[in-house]
Amino acid sequence: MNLQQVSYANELEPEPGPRTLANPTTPWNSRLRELAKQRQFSQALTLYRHMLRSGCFPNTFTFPVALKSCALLLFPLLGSQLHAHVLRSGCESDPYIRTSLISMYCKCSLVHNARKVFDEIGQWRNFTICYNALISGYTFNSKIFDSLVIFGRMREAGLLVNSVTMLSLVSGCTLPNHLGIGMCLHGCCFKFGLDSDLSVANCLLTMYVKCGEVQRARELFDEMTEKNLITWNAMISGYAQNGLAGHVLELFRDMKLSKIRPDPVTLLGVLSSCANLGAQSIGSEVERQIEYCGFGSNSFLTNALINMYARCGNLVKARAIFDSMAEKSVISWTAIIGGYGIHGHGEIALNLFYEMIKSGIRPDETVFVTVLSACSHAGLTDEGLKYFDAMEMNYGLQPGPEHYSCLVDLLGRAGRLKEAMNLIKSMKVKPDGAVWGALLGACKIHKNVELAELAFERVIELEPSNIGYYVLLSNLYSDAENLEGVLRVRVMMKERKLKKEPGCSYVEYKGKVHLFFSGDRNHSQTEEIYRMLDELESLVKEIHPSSENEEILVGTGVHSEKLAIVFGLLNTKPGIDITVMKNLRVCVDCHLFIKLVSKIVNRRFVVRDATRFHHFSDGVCSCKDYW
DNA sequence: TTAGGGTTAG
Repeated sequence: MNLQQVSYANELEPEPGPRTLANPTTPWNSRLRELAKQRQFSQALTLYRHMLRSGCFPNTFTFPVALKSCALLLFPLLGSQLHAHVLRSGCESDPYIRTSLISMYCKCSLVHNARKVFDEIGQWRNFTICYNALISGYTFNSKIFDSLVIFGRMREAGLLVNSVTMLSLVSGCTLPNHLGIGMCLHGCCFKFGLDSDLSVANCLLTMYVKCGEVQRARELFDEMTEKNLITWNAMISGYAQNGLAGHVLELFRDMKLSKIRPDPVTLLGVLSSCANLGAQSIGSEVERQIEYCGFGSNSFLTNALINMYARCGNLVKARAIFDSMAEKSVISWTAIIGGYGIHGHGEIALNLFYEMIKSGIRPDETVFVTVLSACSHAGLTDEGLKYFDAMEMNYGLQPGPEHYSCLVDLLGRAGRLKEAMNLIKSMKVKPDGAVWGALLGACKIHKNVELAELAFERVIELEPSNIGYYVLLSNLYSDAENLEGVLRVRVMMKERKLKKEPGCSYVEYKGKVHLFFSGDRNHSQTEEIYRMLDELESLVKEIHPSSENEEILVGTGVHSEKLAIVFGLLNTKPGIDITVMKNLRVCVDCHLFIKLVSKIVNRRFVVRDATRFHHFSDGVCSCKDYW
């Protein structure tokens, strides 16, 4: 219970007052409804208090608004008092008030009280709205099975099932293991003829997205003859949350063609995809659209813009937007700290964290993940350990597996494998795939086959289809010239039907994306590119004889990042930075190649891979942790 | 009683 609620509760204690005929209820009720419509719920409750004090008696039109205000402000104590007022007023037999009471108790997580109200309904229980309120309440409290039981009773009683019933049920299927229930409910919607109801169809679409079935969601989306803004948003954010950024941009284009105007929710999904793809030109277009539509003050969008610019390599712009924000939330700080972190500016990231604390913002678990990863990218091992300890000691935050995986990564990269292993053993929470994966990555860097085998065994128990770990171990065996090991991993991959996602690199040039795969010969400048690459490779080999046995599982083709780098060299003037995006991680071989080329041709390269930015110039890379 | 949302390593 919060302080505000205590003050309300105390002030409500002696009410309701004596009923006077001189003070009619209707004008009070109209004002109450108006406030609720404007979502000014605390003001509505204040008005309710004044109403009682002035001797006006609440009626069946008063309680639903007051109860809804308590539900949305999470004031259970006040809600219980209102329940008492309802009983005193003799309105308890009104099914709408019963419904409001059930909903209020459920929103305040007092499901038992809600159930009591429901069970006491007696002669009034044959109302669909009461069943709907309880079903929705169970769903709200993640009790999908209880919802289904009530739904069953409702069917037995022969009550009318309407779209709200289905919305309340379907919205409870939010996890992949709910897919079966979700599909049955889809069948029910069809049976009751409710699947053509737009809100139900939108809810089903969201259910498929949340259960990880994006393809099914898309099929439903395509089948829908009527679509509204919510339909488009559900599909766009569904793709965005599942990392299908390319699909998001495609769908956004279709949406514009269908003349539906985007709202802030749409633009958020689009911006997060621009951030993932490094599509700065589309991101800037969205920024102009935000201004044009008057969404400039939406802090969700501003935070997304900071993230987008930082991830597209434009830290200056990201910082300018951050600095211009009047109110910076912990999320704004996380976005900018993370931005500096992925660019390898660990010290700036830590200074920003310090500034955040100074400005009175309480850090949360997420900001610590970005701080620890910033330390990791910048090779600031001891600082990272310090912040990890501070998390619990100074701020009372329990580290989760995501913090441990950062720390294992940090220690592992510094070669402190034993400490990393001991840290995992000391964990209070169960280590997840990322924790063992970080250890496996560290073993690869420091060529520790024995520990790698242990980490691999654990990690594939937890994430059997994550191809990256198989490649990592296979490459480690290959480094150690353990061909039997390489073969064993290959057989495992074949048995489990795992195929590596093809690596690709791309460059945005003159408004067009130039995409390259490994060994690609489809680009119009292929001849020139390969000729120049040959020349560069001979120059590089003169300075540094590089190893060629990386990524053996991919084959021996020319890596995509090399093609993209050379494309940039051929098409841009000296003095201009060449920016390349890669979907996976840059391999060691290419990392070295680009480093040396930057010295030979005296150019600066910026490469963004799956985890961070690499800034190459004069034979050096900005990241301190690349092996 | 009712569907869509920002920050997170590898």
